[in-house]
Amino acid sequence: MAERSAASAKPIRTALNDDDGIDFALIELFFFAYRDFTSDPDEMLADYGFGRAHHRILHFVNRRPGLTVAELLDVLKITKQSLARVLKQLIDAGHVIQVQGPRDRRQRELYPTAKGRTLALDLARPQSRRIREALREAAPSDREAIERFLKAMVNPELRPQIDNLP
Amino acid sequence: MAERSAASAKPIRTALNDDDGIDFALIELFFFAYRDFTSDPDEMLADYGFGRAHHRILHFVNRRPGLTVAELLDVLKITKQSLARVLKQLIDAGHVIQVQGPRDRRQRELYPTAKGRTLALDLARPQSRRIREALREAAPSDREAIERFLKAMVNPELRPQIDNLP
DNA sequence: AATTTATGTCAGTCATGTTGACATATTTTT
DNA sequence: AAAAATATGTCAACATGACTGACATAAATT
Repeated sequence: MAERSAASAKPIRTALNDDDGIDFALIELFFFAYRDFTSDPDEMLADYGFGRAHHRILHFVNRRPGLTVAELLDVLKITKQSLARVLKQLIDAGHVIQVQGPRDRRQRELYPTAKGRTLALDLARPQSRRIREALREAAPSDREAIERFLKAMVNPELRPQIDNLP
Repeated sequence: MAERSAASAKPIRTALNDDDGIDFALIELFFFAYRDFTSDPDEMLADYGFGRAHHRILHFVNRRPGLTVAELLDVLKITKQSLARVLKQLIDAGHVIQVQGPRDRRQRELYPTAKGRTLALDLARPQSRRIREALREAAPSDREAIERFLKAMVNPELRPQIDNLP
């Protein structure tokens, strides 16, 4: 008999499970947890006409005021054209301002305004609350284990980036 | 003096940090960890002309073979129009096939083909390896704490969905 | 003076999501 | 049997946030 066409290939009726040597439990938990983790700020941002991209910029500008465009690109791992549009909207809306670099005048240092600081805090609050509640019955050692795990999930060469934050 | 225009508002030079009552450490760890967690399959998918959306469908079809379109929509929380395009590509490429529901003939049960099963496993392997390595020095109790934490991060009403998986 | 660097900008494309409207087949209800 | 509800599919238009490639400008470095 000739090879079956793709369309008529037989359906596989058995489910993939952890016996296949893959940690599906944690893969799925990570997916669902992250989805809901981002859902609170996503809803708030919609009221401003902003998206997740604005949130990320606003977050890091607040966490590292004065960082340059190049540094921000490095943290976010996106292209400058991609950053430009979203950053411009944040500047026009008065959440972020650019200041010419004092040493190197080609650089543009990015700072939050009072308005941008407030929004960043508003967006972070529900995420922090979700984390706090998720840790409510956890021991301090549990929190440490979770931090170690999350950090170990990051590519080794990018871990210095994390340590650069306050 | 009149109120400043948005463009000339003063830059805030102090960094947001954990003293502000927000758990920035875990917020950022979660962001970076998830970004890198998805990067391995993202690169592989590019070779097929597929994206993250294809991955999610393929994953759940392999984890719950025979699930219906409606069930898949419920898991993914996207619209049917959004699902349709991506699902069609997976069907045309021979990774997924539809079978008319035996009880209710309006339903379309979704199954992976051998090809789809292989791809799902290939995509899951680097993610599982990353998790395994991140847990290498963790105690079994640490893993339990991490699982509890991730599950607690999911909206309570959606947790049954997780328990539905093998 | 020439080159490199940091940033900005224009133009086009792609992937993935959205809403709204409508079509079809099948099942359930009346 | 007829009507209503349900599961799915499909068409069209649109938004967001990524991408590539090309080019412009100002400032710093060589």
